Amino acid sequence: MHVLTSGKVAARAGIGTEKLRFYEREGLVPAPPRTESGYRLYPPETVDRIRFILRAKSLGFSLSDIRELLSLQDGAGSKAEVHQLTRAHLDAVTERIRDLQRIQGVLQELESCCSRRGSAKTCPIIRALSERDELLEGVSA
Amino acid sequence: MHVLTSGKVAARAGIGTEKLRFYEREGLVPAPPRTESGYRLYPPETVDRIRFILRAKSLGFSLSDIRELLSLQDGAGSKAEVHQLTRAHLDAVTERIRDLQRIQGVLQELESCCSRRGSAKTCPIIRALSERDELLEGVSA
DNA sequence: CTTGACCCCGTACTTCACTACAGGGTTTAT
DNA sequence: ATAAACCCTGTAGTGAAGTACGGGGTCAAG
Repeated sequence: MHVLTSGKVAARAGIGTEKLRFYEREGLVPAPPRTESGYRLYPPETVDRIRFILRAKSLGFSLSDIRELLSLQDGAGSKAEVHQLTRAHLDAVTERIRDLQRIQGVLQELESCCSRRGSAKTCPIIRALSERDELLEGVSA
Repeated sequence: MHVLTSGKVAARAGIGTEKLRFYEREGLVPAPPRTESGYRLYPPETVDRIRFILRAKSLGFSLSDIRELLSLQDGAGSKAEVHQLTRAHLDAVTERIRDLQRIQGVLQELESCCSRRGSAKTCPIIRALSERDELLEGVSA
């Protein structure tokens, strides 16, 4: 009784069966044994594994990061490796925040500039986009 | 002499010809007249138009946002519409920053937790991902 | 014994913004 | 005259993370 069909596993983890199959194809969830007729029969821990995946995803780890994280969880690696992966991701997130803040700053400036209703012929936002070359710098967006 | 072939336009705008053709297909750059033999002959303003696109892109506007912005620039709309588009984008950016900061906070916590080298059997990061349900909340990442 | 709920498979489509061909024609420079 | 450098077209592939679909097999209840 302690094996679950794909539908049960998916329901308990809060995903759909297609996604479950997708994670199997991607090597995130190991392929379970099958019945004679080909039905997958999962051990209940599978649900926890999926929850792990979802939690890591909510922290913005990519599926390939997660694949690594999982293989480390499976005992294949050191804590240092996990730490390193987290660190790298943290750095990426931090950088992304900085980029977005720069963008935010420009947009705020443009917006307030536009609110101060001057009698300009052209909208100041359009004008800035037409002229302000410094807007062109950086940002891997 | 004041018409430019696609290669010239692309070079002056700092993009490749494939990208230029792509922008034409996407309706961001108007289809220019052609020579007998089918070569595109662009008016020089096209270069400015592409620069406009690149600047807007560097602020994180999507191509479809930019299509709108351009049609407003082309005189089709009011300043209010530009303002509204900018405002919406600013809100989206701000929200994205908040999400990333939440993620950043959790990652920092996990990281420092891992640095404080305790004698845990499992890495605290892996443990958190295995257990901490609150990590599952929100974030459209 | 049949209906309905469940499961299987593989393939293809989605979004976004390109990028890369393949297979030609044209123009320019030597 | 010929080769290099340029231009044209259309289609297909990239990556990320799925979603959708078509067509079929299976299992439990009534």
